[in-house]
Amino acid sequence: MAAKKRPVSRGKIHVEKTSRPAAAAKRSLTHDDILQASVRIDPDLRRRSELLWADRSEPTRGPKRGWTPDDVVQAAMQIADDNGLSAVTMSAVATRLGFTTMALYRYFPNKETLLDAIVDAGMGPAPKPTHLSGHWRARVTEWAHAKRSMLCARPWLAELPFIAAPHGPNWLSWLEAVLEPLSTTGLSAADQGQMLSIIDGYTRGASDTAISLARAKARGASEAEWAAAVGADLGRAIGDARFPVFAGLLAAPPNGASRTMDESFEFGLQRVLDGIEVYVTAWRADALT
Amino acid sequence: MAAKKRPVSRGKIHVEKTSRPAAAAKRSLTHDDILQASVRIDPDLRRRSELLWADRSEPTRGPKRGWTPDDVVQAAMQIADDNGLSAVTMSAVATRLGFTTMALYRYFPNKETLLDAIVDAGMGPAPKPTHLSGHWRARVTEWAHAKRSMLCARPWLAELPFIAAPHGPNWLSWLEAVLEPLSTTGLSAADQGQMLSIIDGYTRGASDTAISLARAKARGASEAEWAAAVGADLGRAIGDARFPVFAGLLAAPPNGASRTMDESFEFGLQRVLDGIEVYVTAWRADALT
DNA sequence: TCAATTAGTGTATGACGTATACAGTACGAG
DNA sequence: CTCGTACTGTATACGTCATACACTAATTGA
Repeated sequence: MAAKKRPVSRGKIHVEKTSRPAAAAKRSLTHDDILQASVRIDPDLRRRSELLWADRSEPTRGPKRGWTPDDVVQAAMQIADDNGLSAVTMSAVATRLGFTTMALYRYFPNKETLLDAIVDAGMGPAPKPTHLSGHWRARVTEWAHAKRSMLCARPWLAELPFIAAPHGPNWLSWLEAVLEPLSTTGLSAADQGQMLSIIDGYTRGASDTAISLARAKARGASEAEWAAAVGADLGRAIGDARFPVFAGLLAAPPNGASRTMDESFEFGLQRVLDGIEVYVTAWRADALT
Repeated sequence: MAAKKRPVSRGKIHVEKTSRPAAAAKRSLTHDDILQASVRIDPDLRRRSELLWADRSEPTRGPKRGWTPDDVVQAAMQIADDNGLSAVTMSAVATRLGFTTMALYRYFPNKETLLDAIVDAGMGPAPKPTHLSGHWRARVTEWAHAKRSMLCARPWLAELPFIAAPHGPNWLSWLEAVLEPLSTTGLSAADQGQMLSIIDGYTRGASDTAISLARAKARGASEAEWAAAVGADLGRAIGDARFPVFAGLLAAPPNGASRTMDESFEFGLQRVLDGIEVYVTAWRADALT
């Protein structure tokens, strides 16, 4: 079938409108189908990805724009930083820019697209490593801490479903930044991907506590207050017969110096890297024989 | 100060109304303050926790209720299962029960509380281990796979910010279930907590891909369609000078048998457990001397 | 110059969460 | 037995929000 190409003017944000399909067709698909029917297939992934990477260069005709798409993103991010993600409404963003709400739709076709953009912008590009040629392990450690700091600096990022977000350039830059040291391990491409997934999985998963604290702080709570709230929450296990082991853990006296939250993260990270190193060593030994 | 105790009738869902404080008071807090002023401190944590664990026993007076709170939760969960989290509106839940929207507010004081309840209910209790007395490592492995399956079975769980959710009984039961084998390692209480955080962090973090697939499938997409969408998304790195290493990875031919998604998770999990085992072994050796 | 194209505005709409007032119901104290 | 009280579900209304549509003004290529 000849795909009818509609001319799309430069800089125009091209939005296909479709009703959300309850279930995709079950017939077998050709490659062409997949490429053409992108919207039908997964509105929450491919379409948003298109929009995130869309060409946002200025059109030539018509009045000059008052702002750039980036201005809009910055304004939205500042609102999120100041008052949390729930404060990011189209009208709040518009007001901050001195705009009518509807003017925003000349920059982003809908709110979801704007949120996707601020997710990527909020992550920022991965920082350049301080030492470019060290041991992979040291560089990965540095990366993991940087990523954690980034997540804590913008706790509202965690309020969005990360899984569902399309991957923007900044996202990719973070991937690139871990893969760079990992590529020096000599592992196969597949195994490098594995290690990436382990490290990133641990980093994001184990940052939750710190993010939760960061969110509480962003609303003005102190660390002590947050700890009290979480402690009381988890403390319900104490005296509950269903959770004997956990209750025992909570009741156990801290022997020796207890770790700070950062130290805990670092400790866990090193255990994870230990495991990876075991594999890398074995792999290299295997490659020699 | 004598805290004025207002009598709260049995079974009544007790809701303190407060305007959201922009910033908590900075003065030093007494323990009493923390306990009394729970709402002011962290509306998103302590208050929701209270409500999640609230006594929902039936009152004695008045007309019989048409449903139990659990019925409401089940209805909401079914809507989420069928049409995703966004389909869970108060009116949709009410309609499903043959109700007026406002009747729901006799069961849950607001939507957030209902969502907290379905998060805990959706997790379900941790499954009983098949072998109660095996090696900790085998049992932890079983647990991690079970948790991953649970997350994939209800992909909408990942659409909610997990960090912000209060910990309900089911949540605690999952904690308990990993801690049980971990407690046989002989590690200190603090280290057991560390290992828990590592394993749970990896499990949740590394399940994202599978969850993303599960979500796509829940909307009727096939695995091939999903892979095409994600592939196209990540594929933007190819040819982009900013991501040479990642592009190289994508371009690398798969040497040997590539792993399935499940195998990848298992592989990573074993690397993580390798790392933990290194530490456990060292610790035990240290304890002997 | 003028027609095409685009920017921002004003207004409207429908979905949604939820406040409030009300009417019917059943327990339990007298 | 009965009546007040504590509860149930309902009807209605409001405010917020995302977004559609129609309009005017600005800019520029033909």
